[in-house]
Amino acid sequence: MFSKSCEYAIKIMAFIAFKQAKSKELVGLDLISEAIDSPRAFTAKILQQLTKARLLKSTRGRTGGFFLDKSQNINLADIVKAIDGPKLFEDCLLGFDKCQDDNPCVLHYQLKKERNTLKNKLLSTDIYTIAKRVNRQKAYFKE
Amino acid sequence: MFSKSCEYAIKIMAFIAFKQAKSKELVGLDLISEAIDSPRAFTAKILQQLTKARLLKSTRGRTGGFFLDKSQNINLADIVKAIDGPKLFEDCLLGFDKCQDDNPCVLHYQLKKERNTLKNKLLSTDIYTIAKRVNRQKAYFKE
DNA sequence: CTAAATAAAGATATTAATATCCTTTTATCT
DNA sequence: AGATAAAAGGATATTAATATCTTTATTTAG
Ligand code: FES
Ligand code: FES
Repeated sequence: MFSKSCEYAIKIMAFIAFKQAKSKELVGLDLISEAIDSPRAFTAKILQQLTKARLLKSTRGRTGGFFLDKSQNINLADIVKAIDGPKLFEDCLLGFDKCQDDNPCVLHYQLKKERNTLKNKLLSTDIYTIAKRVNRQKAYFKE
Repeated sequence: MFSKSCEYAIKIMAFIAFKQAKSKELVGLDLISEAIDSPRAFTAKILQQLTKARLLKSTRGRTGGFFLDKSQNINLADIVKAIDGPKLFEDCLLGFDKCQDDNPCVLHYQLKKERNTLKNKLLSTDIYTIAKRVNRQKAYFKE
């Protein structure tokens, strides 16, 4: 459903939102990759992508790290689009050039409603909602 | 959502079901790969997988080809499982070892219902239903 | 029986996703 | 100012998915 990168991205955003609900301190790469149990260097790349996509803010330097702009409302669809692109929402399920009501593929009308429901759920779920769920054992720091 | 292989597989099954609704003749690799506009050799591999998974029957030799056992009821979930495995239905969306109600990830309860709806739709849609939709331009033979 | 046509199988090639490594830039601390 | 610690960026490595090529096995037509 989601790429590995996207899975990490969702975990990252959830973890940072979770952390920042408690304190305003910046969250650093090391803490993040340990918390979500992901490879450090690869996680750095995803953090870069999220920052470029303006879903995260960052500051460099000795006390640098990542943080969220609290005034910004971010939902799951934003994250998925930033990392995997819009294909989950827009592309034809069978790989045809365009997904369209006229000239539909054999799955189009079969799954249109289900896809839309999924899309709407992702659009309507913001990161602070999922941050409240941060308690999975073995990841998200046992504290 | 589905792998490229799985996309081809669904097209293959839809096309064969469509063809066999009209005539009982076997359907060959060449006809299939032209019809669904897929690379011939790769399509052959997927046909092999589908045959091994018992979703298709085949006969070799000069008049050989592929065909469906009409007494067998095949749905979309069968095809997806045969090619992509059960991960879409069973795996944790964030890549954790197991998807379980206790020890859920941050997406588990958010998307559980939507995943189930999708799964049930795939389970309840059989290939003859989608075969009726075979008319996408540029693929599935303009005839 | 032989040639032809087909699916099956195995080996290899290419491409994209995942992951690591090394260097550069930026900010802070002493 | 210089050392340190952090993110950013670029280059490379590894792995998995996609795709092709070649050979083998099977069946039928002639
Ligand atoms: S045309 Fe294939 S999903 Fe819409
Ligand atoms: S535990 Fe992650 S989807 Fe169920």
